[in-house]
Amino acid sequence: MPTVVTRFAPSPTGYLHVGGARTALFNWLLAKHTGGKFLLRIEDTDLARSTEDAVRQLLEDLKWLGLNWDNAELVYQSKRLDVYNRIIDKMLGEGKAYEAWETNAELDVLKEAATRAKRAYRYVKPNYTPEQIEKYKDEGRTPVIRFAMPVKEYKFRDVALDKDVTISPYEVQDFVIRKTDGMPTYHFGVVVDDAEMGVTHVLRGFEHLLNTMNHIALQEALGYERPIYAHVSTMLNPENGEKLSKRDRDRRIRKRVQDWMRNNKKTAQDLSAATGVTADRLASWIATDTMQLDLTEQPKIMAVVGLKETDLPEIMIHDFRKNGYTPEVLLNFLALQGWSPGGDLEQMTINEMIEKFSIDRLVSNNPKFNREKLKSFSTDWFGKAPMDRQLAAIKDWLSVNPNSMLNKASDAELTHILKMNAGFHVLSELDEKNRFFFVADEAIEYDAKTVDKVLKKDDGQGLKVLGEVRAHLTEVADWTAGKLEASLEDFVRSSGLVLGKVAQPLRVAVSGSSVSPPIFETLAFLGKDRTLKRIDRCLKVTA
RNA sequence: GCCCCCAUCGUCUAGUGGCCCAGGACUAUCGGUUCUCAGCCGAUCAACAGGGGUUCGACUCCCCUUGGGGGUACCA
Repeated sequence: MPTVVTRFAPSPTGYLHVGGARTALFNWLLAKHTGGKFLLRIEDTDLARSTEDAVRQLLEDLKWLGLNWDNAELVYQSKRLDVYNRIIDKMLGEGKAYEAWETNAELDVLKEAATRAKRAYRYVKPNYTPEQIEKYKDEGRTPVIRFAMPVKEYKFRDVALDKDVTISPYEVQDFVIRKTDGMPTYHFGVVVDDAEMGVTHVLRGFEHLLNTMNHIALQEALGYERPIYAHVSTMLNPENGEKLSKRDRDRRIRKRVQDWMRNNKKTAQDLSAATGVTADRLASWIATDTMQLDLTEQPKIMAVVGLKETDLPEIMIHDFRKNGYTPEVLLNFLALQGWSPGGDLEQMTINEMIEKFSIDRLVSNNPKFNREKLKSFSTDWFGKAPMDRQLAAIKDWLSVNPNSMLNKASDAELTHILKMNAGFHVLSELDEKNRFFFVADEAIEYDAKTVDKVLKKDDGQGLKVLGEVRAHLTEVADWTAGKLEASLEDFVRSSGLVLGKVAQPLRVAVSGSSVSPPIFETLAFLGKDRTLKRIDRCLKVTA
């Protein structure tokens, strides 16, 4: 049996999308499972959208996921124009392709006419007279090259769907293979490059199902072998049942903005004043579902309406990384979106996934992306992962979250944080819950509601306890979690209180809020001096 | 409009004609553990879209209806 060769062929438009990552994963798993090769090719034929920066971001995400590719030299389609042109010239000579002179505007008119007549539009090759062609040239037109696609029924076996897919001759049309800017179209580049790279299996998104007809027609015309095709399901947004899209993040913000305006009787002008984004731009953004703000505008608006980064749905792999997921968790979860190993097995290591993967267990249903379950996988994973792996994970997280207070922590402190917060879901949660350790003692902000509830209620019962326990704590010589626990239990016994009545005032005093890691560990981590300092300041500030 | 694909608990899925009055996971609900938030432990709720066939027997095979998704570019 020949070696399996798969590939991932994204077009570089920025950070990697989850959908793309899943496609890459399936191709990678198939290659690993069979001992084959997984190749990476950059489809940068859309000059308007492809940038070097986008390629950089794409590779960064792929590397972060650990989906390493086997071709030492990356294949860029934009660098292979001579290859494509040689083949196109030959096709032209053999009458398998031809020049077409219509402008986009002219084609649009034809399409509209077809729509009005309730017919499907289909390109028909015009019979240009020599005079017409002369005229077009004089106008400065450049022709596209179209493939003269033989009119017949096309059929291929889809191994994911496990059925034959066909199109009738009626749907065949001469599609463009070279654009006026001289670049090949997607269809042409894919077919030529897959053949030249020896790709044996094409696993790609379902939206390519009909494209495959064009591709097999081209393969026949060019004498290429046909690879095995598998089209995988589309991951859906659980909120609207549509394809997961970058726009979903804007939608979440937009909804919040609308609520904010309604509840606070605010207008786009108010928001403009608060953010510096022009009112016109905001107004049209609020009114249109499809419009997207740019990455500098988003945070400003989110700050005003009270949204955090972690409130937005993650769409790009980079979003998941920034919110504190690990590649292991993400890959495991992604594999289950459109594939199942069978039986009750869900949580797997990468190696288990490689071992179990097979095309015929691909699921054809379109899954709705369930972030709750992903989060639960993450919790479980951190509960089992070795500490050195967790430490590496949090350091990676900090590298993409330079503003986090936890950047001040040493490796030993990070390890300590990881341990005393056992049971956390994702790394970003650690930042929220532990940042107070790294804030200056005199900068702790006390949440008013919490102070009322824990310290001032019942005639300042909490404050009274805080004063007493402070005195008790000065006596503790060996400031460790164990000794603190013993000492505080001692205090609880002698004062006739329950631990909660002591722990909560302490917690508020040192953290400013009613949430922190376990109290003994928290105090131990903080150290005696800083603990007492914070208690004193709390007594003073809140009294 | 036309073409294609899909259809089991709210969600992801197991199930390849009798093993299924349908199993697991997430969520939800209830209880337990606990110094907070989590977590953890135990229990409970919850599905074969509808209608026709085929068969001794259909969640499983076929057809129709309905519902959902996708495609219909000089974007990939």
